[in-house]
Amino acid sequence: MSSPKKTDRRVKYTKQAIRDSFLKLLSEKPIEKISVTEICREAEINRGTFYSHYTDPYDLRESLVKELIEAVRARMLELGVSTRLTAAQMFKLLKENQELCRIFAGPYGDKESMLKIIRSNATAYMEQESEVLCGLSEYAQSSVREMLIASIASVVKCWFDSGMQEPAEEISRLLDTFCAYGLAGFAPRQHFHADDSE
Amino acid sequence: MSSPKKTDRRVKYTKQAIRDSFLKLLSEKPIEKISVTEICREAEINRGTFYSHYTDPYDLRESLVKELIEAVRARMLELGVSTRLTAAQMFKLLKENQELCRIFAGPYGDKESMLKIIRSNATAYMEQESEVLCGLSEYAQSSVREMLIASIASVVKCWFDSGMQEPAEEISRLLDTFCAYGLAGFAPRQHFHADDSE
DNA sequence: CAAAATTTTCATCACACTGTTGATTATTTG
DNA sequence: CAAATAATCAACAGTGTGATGAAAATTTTG
Repeated sequence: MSSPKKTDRRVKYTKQAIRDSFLKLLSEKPIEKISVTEICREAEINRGTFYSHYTDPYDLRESLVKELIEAVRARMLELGVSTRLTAAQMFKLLKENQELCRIFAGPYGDKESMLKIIRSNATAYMEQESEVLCGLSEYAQSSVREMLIASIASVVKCWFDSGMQEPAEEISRLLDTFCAYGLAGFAPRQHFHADDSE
Repeated sequence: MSSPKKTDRRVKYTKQAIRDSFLKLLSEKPIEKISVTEICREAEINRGTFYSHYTDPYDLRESLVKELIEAVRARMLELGVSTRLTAAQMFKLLKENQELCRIFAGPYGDKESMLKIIRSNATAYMEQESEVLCGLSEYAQSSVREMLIASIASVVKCWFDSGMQEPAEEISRLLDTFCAYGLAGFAPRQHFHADDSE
């Protein structure tokens, strides 16, 4: 949709160079310390060329996030998970894009981007929940939905931070349990009573 | 602790001017578009003065976040909620600092700062949960803890976004229910079965 | 296949922002 | 009130920014 004809070879090369340079810098320091000049020095292109593609480093990052979202969505369609996406499936899709994910989830990535990526794919994951929530007020519904999304993003961030050692199934079980049953889901076997009084 | 003797009147005035100017700008645009020059023009002080207090706008924001954390913590001690903090109490404390919170939770605030604020006070809130989690692996424990914190931050953000209309008790019930029982906590009365198969 | 048309890349320029330094002015203390 | 201390400011050199029009590469067309 955005660019069905990326004919020009130069553009492809230039964009790749910018991308590589930017990701290298972004793994070293926060985006606010990265100047356009720096990106271009590293990429060995003229600064003007950068500006003909992006307005600033933030715009560039935005575009990479979109790219990642697109990539994940495309894979989803490929795999035919159109209706219901399991957490495990989602994690595997993200893992396929480690390079970008690691940076966006890392110390110099931002949670906002991470959330955008999660949110874009969380819809499918959360479809099942709507029936549970339909009894609540509009406000409560969106609050709960946001808590779910935040929980997903949080688990994913932990996962990336730890180098994605743990198997996707393990992590997705944690997430599913928490989302479905909260802390009670982790209680050994004892029954929790809903007593709120101190 | 940080400054028990803020004797000089000028400093107080200058810092207030910087703070006001910055917050005004931050409610209009993201921090990455805010220059030191701009802050000083608005605050009618010399740029050098800014640099004698902060290194850059990010440092300034950091300092405001710390200030907010301190304020909330101080109020906590005042109220004597040293051991267990209810969600409702926490929300009320945040509401007491609307001015800052609204900006940090708003469109140009960042989730990271919000999380820092929540995290700093979530310890007390979460003390109760540690017994539930102690059976899990280190990794699972921290994952779940992060999900809890993310949920709290998420609810708070929703709350601020909607202008803090809803009473703190309402919101805290949502949060408590979700954290304790997950989505199952919102199911009308029907029993959810832990069937994971599609 | 070559010349025109199109698109991308680059050198240069004027201007804004940065961070520092040392002089100037205000505040506190004895 | 005067000396000591601390904060504020004016000015400077260096760097990054964003725009413009020329040069170069690619694609299109006859």
